Order: sequence, then C-alpha cells, then structure tokens
Amino acid sequence: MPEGHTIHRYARRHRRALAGQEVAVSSPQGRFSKGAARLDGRRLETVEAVGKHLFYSWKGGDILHIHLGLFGRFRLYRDDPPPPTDNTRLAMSADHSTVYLSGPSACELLDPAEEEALRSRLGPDPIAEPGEGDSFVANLGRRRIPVGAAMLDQRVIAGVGNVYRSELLFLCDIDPRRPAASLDGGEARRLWAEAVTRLQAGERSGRIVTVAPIEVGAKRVAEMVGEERLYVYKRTGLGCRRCGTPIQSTELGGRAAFFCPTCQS
DNA sequence: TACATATGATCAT
DNA sequence: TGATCCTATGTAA
Repeated sequence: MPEGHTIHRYARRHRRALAGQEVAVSSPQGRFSKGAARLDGRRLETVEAVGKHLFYSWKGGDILHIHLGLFGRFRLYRDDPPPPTDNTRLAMSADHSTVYLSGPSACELLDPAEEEALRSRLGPDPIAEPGEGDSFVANLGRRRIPVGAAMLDQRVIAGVGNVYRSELLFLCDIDPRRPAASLDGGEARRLWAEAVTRLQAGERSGRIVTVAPIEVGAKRVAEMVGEERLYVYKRTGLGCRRCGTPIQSTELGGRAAFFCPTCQS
C-alpha cells in the first residue's frame, strides 16, 4: 500500500498516539522479540518519516527503523484492540492506543550512526523537504538510466513509488523511457514541483489522486472511484483521459511503468 | 484451495 | 536480471 505520502501519515498518527509516553512493546509473532524487549516500557520521543522509512526514537538512544516494503501494514486501534495475529511482528501500546505491524521488510533497532548512514543514502523527500529541488535536479542529471527508472531510485528522490512515478511523468508530459539526464532544467524542475504538490496532497487526503485538481474539496475526492483518480497507472490498453490514445506499459526499473505515447513524447 | 497479484528493496550473479 | 523476502486480498477452480 505505501508510497511516501502514506508513510508520512503513519508518522503523524503514531506520533499523536504514542509519542511522549512510556510504551508497552512486544512481538507477538516472535521475530522481533529481542528488540521489543529492549524497548518495552521506555518512552517514545519522536516519530519521523523520510521517504518510505520510519524512525521511532526512544529515550536512551535506540532508534526503531521500520520499512513496510510491499506487504507491510499498520493497524491503529483506540481502546480495545483485537488480539494480535500470528503475523503481528510488533505491537506498541500506550494509554488508549495500540499499533500493530505486520509484514514489514524492515523492523530493526539502529544506533544514531546507523540511522544517519541510512538517511544519507536517501535523496530529497518532496513532502519533508519541498525546498530541495536543486538536489533532485542534480541527481537526475547524473543518471543515464531512463527517467522512469530514476524516479523509483530512492537515492534520486525519496518516497515516490510505482503509482506516483507514472502519474508524475504523465502530468509533466515526459516519456518515461527518456534518459534521466536528457531532461532539461525546466522539465526536471516541473517534475519536482509536481512531486511536491501531489505527494503533499496525497498525505492530506490519504490517497493518490492525480486527475482531480489539487484544490478540489475532500468531499469530491472521496466520491471519486478507483481508476478515475489516476491518469495512466494500470490503465494499459484503455484510452488516455486526455487524448484517447491507448495507454502503454513498459518495464522500467524492474516494474511496469504506464504512459501515453501521444501525450508523453 | 490454489493461484495471481500488489503502491518495495536487497542481494547474488 | 533474477531470486528472494514478507502478507493480504481477490478471483478462479
């Protein structure tokens, strides 16, 4: 489920629910038992998102690093949570809130140096650092890979996933197969600007919507159904919403990228 | 029941 | 590039 906008939402919700409190931590599944035991009962200081990564900082210096990967999922409960399942890797509860985590690709303890090493590998995050467009433009300029592949590389831009990469390139009329370094400055800047606008909107609304104008009220966005929210993602063979040309897909960065061969050329 | 699929990333070759 | 890890869901059988 998660691209960067979702991860930032989790950071905020978990911060509100748990930060500043002493948290009961356990690993019902058992695969994080040692780490959970180390954190159990300690005070959670902050929760921060960078790209698709989450960092929970605990009193005493440990950092819990969580990455959901493709399958990871959080559930947040108020008051009486259901019992955890066999796949609940991590449970955190304090006061009236309980968070369950299942299926993460990373759930581990880091020290501050390790956290810093991880963060230094990430490119600018359009949600957290909207002013870092220069860094993104420079990163793109150094890549010879297709721009569609570069947009999935978290060292280039942190937080974009497979839906946003296709949608952002469509919004900017850029063919995803073009070499990243072939974009001119205006194109690269526009791409960053769209990433900032759309990911921030996604964080606010909790869903990826690129067809609707950004200013559209939450009510109308909520009424929109499934595919109508997107221009190209998973619309192979269907008519482009702008020009009617059948949408194509091609493998870029190891995953399917979707584009309109007429609008994006 | 089985299988396909998924908004991710790493490691080996 | 391919194999691998991890879980939930929808559809087919």
